[in-house]
Amino acid sequence: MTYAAEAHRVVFLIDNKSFYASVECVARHLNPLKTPLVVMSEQENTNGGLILATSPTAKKRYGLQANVSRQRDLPQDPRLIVVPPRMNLYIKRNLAINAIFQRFTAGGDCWPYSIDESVLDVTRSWRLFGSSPYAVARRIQDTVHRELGLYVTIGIGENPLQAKLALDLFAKHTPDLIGTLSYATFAARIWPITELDSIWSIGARIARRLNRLGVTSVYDLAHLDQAALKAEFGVIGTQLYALAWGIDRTVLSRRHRVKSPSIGNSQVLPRDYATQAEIERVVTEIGQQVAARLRHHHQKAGRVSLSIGFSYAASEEEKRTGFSHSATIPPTNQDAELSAALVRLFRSAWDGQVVRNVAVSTGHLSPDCGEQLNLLEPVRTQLHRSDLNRALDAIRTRFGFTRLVYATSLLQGATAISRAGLVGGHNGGNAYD
DNA sequence: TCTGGGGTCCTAGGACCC
DNA sequence: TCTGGGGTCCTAGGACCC
Repeated sequence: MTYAAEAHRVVFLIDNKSFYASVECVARHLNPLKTPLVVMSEQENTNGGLILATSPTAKKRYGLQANVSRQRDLPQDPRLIVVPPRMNLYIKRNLAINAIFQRFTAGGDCWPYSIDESVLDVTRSWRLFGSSPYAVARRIQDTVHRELGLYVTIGIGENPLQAKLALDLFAKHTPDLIGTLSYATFAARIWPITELDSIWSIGARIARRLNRLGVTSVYDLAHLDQAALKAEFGVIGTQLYALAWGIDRTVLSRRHRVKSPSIGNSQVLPRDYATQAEIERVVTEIGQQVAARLRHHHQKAGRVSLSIGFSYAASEEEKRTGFSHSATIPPTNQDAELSAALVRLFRSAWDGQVVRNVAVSTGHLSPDCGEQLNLLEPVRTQLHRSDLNRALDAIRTRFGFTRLVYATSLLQGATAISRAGLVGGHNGGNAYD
């Protein structure tokens, strides 16, 4: 194996240390590294509280590991600060952080990966800001800390994969919060790793299958017969092989096109739902929510999918945990059309099982430019429907979602009103400081 | 891991076409 | 209709990420 053909770029993968918890500390004029604080979401369906973030001190002082996710696992200690999430504030801070990153990169070289991670390709720009990539990383850390009070962790690599592994495996565990990987150091630092699922893109399932093939370390993976890997995993096998050798030919400025974009919403219900009317009420409400999001993004969906999760009792009885069905539809972003398609899907597959989880997803998206009329309804009816949805959006944008709701949302089992202020299922909080 | 939520990509089998 | 072959699209399910 030779790396002669590989591009040697300078890539940073930057993540915010305990992001939500740190933002909350700063908002309270507390030191994010020295304050024991957790962010806990307490919704009706979180079964007593879901921990979204834990500050480093809270982890250390109370021995909380990353997988502590429930309120019941928290120690009873008044010194531990427990606060509700403010998702809108975190989104705002994320935008501010990325605005800082933009200053250090050329156009198209900064790519937000999630609410608290971004990838920066500084190959073309790092020399403007310091004597070495490491020095530039320090400078970015200082800038973010000075301007926002937050601490960022940085993985440095010669491609995005190396930067990601450097971040996950090294940067998070060093005092300077910076980790580095290169083609030259990759084998020495990565091959000894035996916890395969600690490596990005390898989950518990793939780790187990690799174990069955006799792979106990990344070294083994790198030296497994490529054909065998391909036979076992298909293209994932090829990917795993590249992973084991630290190869990733992604170039950030060449924007990759998402193959199958989708827009959807889901919810775990606050209790078991047994009656058809109640379940369909929620299916309809989520359909309306997704339709509104499609309109907001100026998209129409040509495909809609409904996933239903049974209650645990029903799952055991059925020997399956639920079902998922989809249908191709004439492209739409109208409440009534989307909801009707979802209810049809539901009725075609539901057989009386008690339900706990409802998920709606839409795909085959196309730009919403103009109205495609169908031949089956009067033109006037179709135009009215579209006007109605537009008016609905305008009123809600101006006065808030709950100022105008469908009457069915007032019936038993409906969840739209109680979830109106949520962002990603958690409290949006106040967007203003 | 007895229910958080929003995404993307891959696979396998079946339908259908020429 | 006792076995053609190559290709595309559809669908449900699985896996992974933050």
